[in-house]
Amino acid sequence: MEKNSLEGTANILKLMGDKTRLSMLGLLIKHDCCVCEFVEMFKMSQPAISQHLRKLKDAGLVKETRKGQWIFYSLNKDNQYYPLVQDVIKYIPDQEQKLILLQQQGLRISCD
Amino acid sequence: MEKNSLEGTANILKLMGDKTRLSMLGLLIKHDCCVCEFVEMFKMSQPAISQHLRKLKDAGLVKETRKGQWIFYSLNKDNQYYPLVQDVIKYIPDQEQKLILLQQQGLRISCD
DNA sequence: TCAGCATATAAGCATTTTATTATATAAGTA
DNA sequence: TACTTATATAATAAAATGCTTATATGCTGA
Repeated sequence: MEKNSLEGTANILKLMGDKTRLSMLGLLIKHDCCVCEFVEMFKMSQPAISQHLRKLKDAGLVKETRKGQWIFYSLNKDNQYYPLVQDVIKYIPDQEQKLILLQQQGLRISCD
Repeated sequence: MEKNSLEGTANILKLMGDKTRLSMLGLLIKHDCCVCEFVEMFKMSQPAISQHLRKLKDAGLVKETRKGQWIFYSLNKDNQYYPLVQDVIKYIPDQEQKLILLQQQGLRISCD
């Protein structure tokens, strides 16, 4: 088991200790998502979503990739805390339902 | 894998997302501890320690047992989030060193 | 019963967190 | 070029957090 520092781990747990961010991670472990999809799924303002993503990015948990006018977020599997994140996500309900719902509404952004 | 609710899990993660409480859990997974031991180990005021323990107790993560004038805290293994806690603690450094140090100072409370 | 130790609780305060609104930037398109 | 859409950032306000100090409670032992 790869050990991380106590303080570093606490910071990651605090980040994950918010239901919006935790759900985001649960989604991203399945599929990349863009900001507007999160806005739709969480029924939350665009700046609020943007700020949650910023925190995840500052911690190195996620990466962003621009695709045209959209910016897609994905999990950063190279982060030292990725195994912890993976492990924790096993304990939450599958978040994919949110994406399926989005698709049914025709609001899923496909990046082709 | 036993799934817990998203919100419940987020709350537990937020609780663990503080380095004092995370370390407490890392200690308690090894040994029961009383309040004055935590005060000594964390070099923190007694009320501050008491308040952290209260949060852990309110969440059902720990239990208390009075032994004479001392109150000993222990992990509540019956809590639905205990498996998550166990799993997360695998990622932090062993906290037992703090207890060994305490013992060397002759400040360990033995409950006989 | 009183004094002392261990612990909890309450109140106050500073800091942090998370949302909102307003505005800026960047890409796509007519 | 100008307009629209997607996103980020800044400023701010409200709420939550975590400490401090002061005080209360509950054992223990003289």
